[in-house]
Amino acid sequence: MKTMESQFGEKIRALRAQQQLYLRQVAPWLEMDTAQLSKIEKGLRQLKREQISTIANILKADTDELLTLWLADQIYAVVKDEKLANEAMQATEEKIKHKKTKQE
Amino acid sequence: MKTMESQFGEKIRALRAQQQLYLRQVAPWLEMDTAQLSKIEKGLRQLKREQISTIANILKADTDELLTLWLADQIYAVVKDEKLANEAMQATEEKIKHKKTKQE
DNA sequence: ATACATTAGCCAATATTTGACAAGTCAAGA
DNA sequence: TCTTGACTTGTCAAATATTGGCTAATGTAT
Repeated sequence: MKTMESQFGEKIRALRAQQQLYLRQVAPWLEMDTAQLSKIEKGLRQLKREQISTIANILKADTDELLTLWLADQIYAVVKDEKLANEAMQATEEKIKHKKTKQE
Repeated sequence: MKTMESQFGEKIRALRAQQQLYLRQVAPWLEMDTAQLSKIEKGLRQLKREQISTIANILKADTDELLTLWLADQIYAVVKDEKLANEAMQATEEKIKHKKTKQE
């Protein structure tokens, strides 16, 4: 099976180990089974965006930190294998900057 | 209709104007109708990744430049409305850097 | 061998995106 | 005003992609 790396997945696995919890102790709170959570930790599935704060609470972690990693995974899915990844991110940053400027 | 901005779309529209071509003169090369191409230019649809070099040729533009904008649109779709957008891109850049390092 | 944590594989269910078409707006010109 | 042509919008079925739930498998410790 192709195992794609996931910063988010690695982090929640580490946090879960830190809290000494088993998959079966965490999965129910997210309304899924252990197989699914296992896949999320391995980056084979994505946690739903709105479940991030839930898992942050369970694992006593910072929601923003987890959200950042989750977003990074989504971006990575787009740009991995792209030689122009950095240029594209640069262009995106510019766009965000302009958006913010317009809002003011 | 919600009109989402698209750097790629705006660019190809500008290029098409520059070449003085109508939608109906471009769309067939991409095997689509004018309605679809119109939506792509307005960011309501995404051109397929593998069609980028085709349209670059039609519009006598640089494939890499268009690909960069296309990727930027994909990234933007992920991070728009996210207050942690910049942090996430930062994290992604780090990850890419590590990947490259490992390859060497 | 048993127990338990985790993982892999499968496939139906769900969600998202696309393709194709019809109808619409708008502007220029007869 | 009527027509034509460029472009746009809306709709909806079809195609794709993703997820959820289940079962069986793997690995490890007792």
